[in-house]
Amino acid sequence: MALLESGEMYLENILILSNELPAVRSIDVADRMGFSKPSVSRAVKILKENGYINVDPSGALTLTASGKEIAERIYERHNAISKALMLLGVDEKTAQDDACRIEHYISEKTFEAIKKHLEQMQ
Amino acid sequence: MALLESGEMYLENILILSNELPAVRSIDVADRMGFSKPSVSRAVKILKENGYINVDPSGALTLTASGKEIAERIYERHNAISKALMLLGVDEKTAQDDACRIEHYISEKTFEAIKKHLEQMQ
DNA sequence: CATTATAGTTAGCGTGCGCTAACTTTGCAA
DNA sequence: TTGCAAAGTTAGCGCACGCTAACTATAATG
Repeated sequence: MALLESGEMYLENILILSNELPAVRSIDVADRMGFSKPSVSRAVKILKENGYINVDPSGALTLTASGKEIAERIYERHNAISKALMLLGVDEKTAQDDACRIEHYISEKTFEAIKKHLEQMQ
Repeated sequence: MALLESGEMYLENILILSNELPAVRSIDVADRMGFSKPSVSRAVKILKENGYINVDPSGALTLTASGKEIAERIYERHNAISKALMLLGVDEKTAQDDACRIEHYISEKTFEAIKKHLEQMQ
């Protein structure tokens, strides 16, 4: 299963929430992403079926190795893109918003180029 | 009607084709974009209904003022993004491919920042 | 003039992914 | 222990947007 934008977003948000909360439940994801419970319920089911997350009996969501890999990949891209945009003079809010969308569409090569550039800058 | 990525892509490709061909027909769009005739037929109908293009009796597609505005906006973004990526060391093919996707998702502010940066570079 | 190729349309399918309405399940508190 | 709030699920809608199959209309050609 090649994850689409929406799947990547769910994984990324689960990763972020897992750094903020003792346990991440579907409702936490729904609140953070502004989606309805049923939307999250279905996404969770699909992510679980495809081995990206585990759901324990209490409803806590945890990323599997492959889910974590994707979540971190996207999160890393998000940070790199938003930093790069801010270096260009874009305000933080806009940089964050744009990064949220762009993060799903850049190639590995472009990501590496941005990362290299950021390293050179500092 | 806020045009989605697909609508923007159609307009952009009609603009590009209009610089290459004496008249742009649906079939030309289908060939260029790699889509089926029915897909283009429906898109053309929607773009026409929403006032982005005109279709003359012979089937030639022309951009209206608002359609041209969007097409040029996207095309300009495409060029700016691909140039910026190439400046970062990304190869042309990859830069083009990534720009094709990213062009739909950047804000005006980010675009302005990229443009300004490109101007400073040369 | 009849045939065939080309362009375009109509009908309808499939998938992704948001939504609401309405249900079930569960845990806590009166 | 009854009962309510919170969490989650099921059923089903709607839209975007790709597709194929099959049709029509038009233009070119033997």
